[in-house]
Amino acid sequence: MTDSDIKDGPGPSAAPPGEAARQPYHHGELRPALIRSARALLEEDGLEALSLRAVARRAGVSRQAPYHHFADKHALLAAVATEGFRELAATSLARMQQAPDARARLNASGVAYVVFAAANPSLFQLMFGGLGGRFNQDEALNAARKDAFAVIRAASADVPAVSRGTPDLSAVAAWAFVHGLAELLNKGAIQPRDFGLADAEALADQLIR
Amino acid sequence: MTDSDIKDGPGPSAAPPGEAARQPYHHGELRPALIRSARALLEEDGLEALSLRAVARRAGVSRQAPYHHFADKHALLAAVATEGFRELAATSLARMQQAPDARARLNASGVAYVVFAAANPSLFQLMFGGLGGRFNQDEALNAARKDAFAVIRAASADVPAVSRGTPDLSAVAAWAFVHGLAELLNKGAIQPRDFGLADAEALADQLIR
DNA sequence: CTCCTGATCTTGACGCTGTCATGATCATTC
DNA sequence: GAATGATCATGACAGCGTCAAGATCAGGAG
Repeated sequence: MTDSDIKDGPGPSAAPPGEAARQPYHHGELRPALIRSARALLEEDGLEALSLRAVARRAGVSRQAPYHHFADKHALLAAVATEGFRELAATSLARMQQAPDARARLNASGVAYVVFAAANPSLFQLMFGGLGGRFNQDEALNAARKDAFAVIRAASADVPAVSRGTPDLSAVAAWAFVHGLAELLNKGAIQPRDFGLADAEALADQLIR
Repeated sequence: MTDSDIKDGPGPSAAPPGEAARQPYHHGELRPALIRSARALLEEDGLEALSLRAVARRAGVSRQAPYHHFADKHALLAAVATEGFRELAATSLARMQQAPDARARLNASGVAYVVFAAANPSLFQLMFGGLGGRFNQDEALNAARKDAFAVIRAASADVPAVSRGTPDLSAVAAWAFVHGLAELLNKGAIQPRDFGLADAEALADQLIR
C-alpha cells in the first residue's frame, strides 16, 4: 500500500460527526459549506494546521471535490479571508454608529479593529498574509480589504484635528497603529495584563487617545 | 519503491552548489551552518516554502542531521527568529546614535524598525508568528524580543512629551504604530508609491511625526 | 421516453513534507 | 586499543497538495 489514503471521507451513507450528513451524491451548496468548514477548522486548530483535505473531510466530501469550486487551496483561503474583511468592516460600522461625534467614531473604529482581531485570531492572521506570496493576487480579496480600510479612512477624514496633514497619510497612520496593536496582541508579544488591564478591548480603549 | 527519498543530499564527497563542500563526516559547525542556510532559503523562497529538508540539503547534510542540534523544525525557526531580533535591536541602536536629541532618537528607532522589516520581509514575518502556536515557547526568543522592545521603550521614555501618560503605555503605542506600519508595508496592504513616496523608509519618515 | 452533455464528485497516483527508529561513523576518554 | 557518546545517514510512515482519469447525476434535445 503505497498511497490510497486509507479513508479520506466516510462512505456516501455514513454520518460524519462534523458538519454534513451528505445528500446522496451532489451536495448542492458545497462552496459555502467548504468556507464554513475552513473557518471552523481555522479557529479550532489554527492556520498552520489547516489542510484542504481536512476541510473536505469535515464537509463530508472527497479530498478532490473542493477543486470544482476553488482553483487551489489558496483560492479557498482567499475566499475565507474576503469574508473576514467584510465582517470586519461591518462590525466596525456597527460600533461606530453608537458613537456621539466624529472623534468618538474614529476611536470606535479602532477599538472594533482590535476587538475583531482578538475574537478571530487565526482568521485575522489569514487575512494579513497567511497566503504567502499570492496575497495580492485575488481581486475580491483586494476589494474587500480596500473597503475595510475605507471605513477607517472615512472616520479619520471626519476628525479635523487628525487629518491636518494629508488626509490619506493620517488615515494610514491610524490604520497602522490599530493594526500593529492587533498583531502584537494577537501574537502574544504584548499582553493586556502586563498593563493591569483585563482584555484587548480595555488596552485598545486606553491607548487610542 | 514506496519511499526512500531517491536523493536527499549528495554523497559525502560531492560538491553541492549551495553552501558547503562537506568535511569528511562530522561537520563541526553544523548548527550555525543550518541557521545560515535557513536564512538564505527564507529570503530566497519565503517562509511558506521553507522546509527542514531543504535546509539540510543546502547545508550538504542528511535530512535527519538537524535533529541533533534542534528539537524540531520549530526550534530551528525559533533560533533564526532570535537572531533576527538581535539584529533588529542592533541596527536600531546604530541608527539612534546618529540622532541629535531624544525626540530624533525615538523617531530613528521607529524608522529603523520599518526599514529592517522592509529589508528582511520573510525574516520579519517569521519573527512575528511564523511559528504558529509555539510562538512564546522558546526562552531565548522571548528574551531577544523583549530586548528589542526595550530599545523602543528606552527611546520613548526619554521623550517627555510622549511619555506624559504611563511610560510603558506610551512605549507600547510607539511599538504598535511602527509594527503595524511594517506589517502593512510588508504584506503589500499599503504601498509607498500610493502616497507619492519612493520607499518604505520615506513613508516611515513622513508618518513618524 | 431515450440519449447526450456538462457539472459534480470519487479514486489512484506522485512527489513532497516532518519525524520516528535504527544503523553507521567518528572523536575522545579510559 | 577498546569502549562510549556524539554526530551523521537511511529506511519507513502518515499526511499534505494536486494531476489524471473514472463514476455519477441533472437537465435539455430528439
